[in-house]
Amino acid sequence: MGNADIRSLAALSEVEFGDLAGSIVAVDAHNWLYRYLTTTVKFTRDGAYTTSDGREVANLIGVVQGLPKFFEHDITPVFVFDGGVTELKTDEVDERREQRERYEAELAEAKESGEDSARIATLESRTQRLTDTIHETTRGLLERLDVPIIEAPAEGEAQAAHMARQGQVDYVGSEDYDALLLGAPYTLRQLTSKGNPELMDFEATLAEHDLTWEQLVDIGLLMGTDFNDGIDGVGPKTAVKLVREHGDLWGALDARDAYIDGAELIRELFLHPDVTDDAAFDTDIHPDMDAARTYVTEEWEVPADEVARGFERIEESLVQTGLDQWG
DNA sequence: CACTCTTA
DNA sequence: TAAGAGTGG
Repeated sequence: MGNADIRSLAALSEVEFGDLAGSIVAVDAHNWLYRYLTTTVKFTRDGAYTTSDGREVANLIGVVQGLPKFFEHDITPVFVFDGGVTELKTDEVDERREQRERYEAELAEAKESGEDSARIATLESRTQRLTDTIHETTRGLLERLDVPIIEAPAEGEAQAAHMARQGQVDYVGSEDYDALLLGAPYTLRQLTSKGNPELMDFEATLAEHDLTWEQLVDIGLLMGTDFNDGIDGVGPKTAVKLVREHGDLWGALDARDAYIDGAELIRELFLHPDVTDDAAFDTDIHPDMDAARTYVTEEWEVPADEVARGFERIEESLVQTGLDQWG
């Protein structure tokens, strides 16, 4: 399994933040938040970022701390959220993936804590509730900060890639290698890390291996994606070889006498995902800092000192880069 | 997901 | 050399 295998095929290069000034980046909100919830939250004491009625709001701190990175480098983020309703034809695959994710989360918790099934159930329900609040409050904060939000019909990642393909944005911002299979022309990774961002070039990747987009997706399926397990004994090298020798997924599977459940659907998910052309947004950002502060520290009871510096940086960077003229 | 170690 | 398993973040 493993999507990271795609990394070994991807055309990657290091870029400077300075080179990104003035650009627009479509950020997969779910992906971006996940990063904070697995780092920031995980290393702090339990309940530190929880409201009196038990709602986890660590994401608010994450957003406040993460946004300055964009603004200080004159990058406009556009946050793309997953759609709630999935199309009929993708239901089957989505369900399978969700099932797997649930299973994996459960397994991870169990392994980590060594707890019994009752404890696992508690953790699971908490995780479920967490998700709703996180998305709700992230939207709430971004709205007050006037940061563009796009609601994707289905997968946020796919919508972000589509917007990049349409030229609506300059880059997709994601840690996920799926962006490459989705045909995102340029994907930026490590936007939130200390060092320089990493650029993933779609066309260069195809050219480097002399592949079509379809073939790249087929290689992904052979190695395994979020939606399917790969073929046993097939990694990046073998997958490329198989597709090159046999033309496409079907030829490769035939040669290996292998089968991938739902392969047609998964293929379509990457090549023709459910996206919209009507994703409009305004990059002229006029944040209501007071409203944002009130929302975070009063409405959601986040200790003011946790977000003070972040809000300061947002204010300063917006004034400096001229993104904001105050409204 | 990255890094490292083990195995074929 | 390639793939898979394991672990830490």
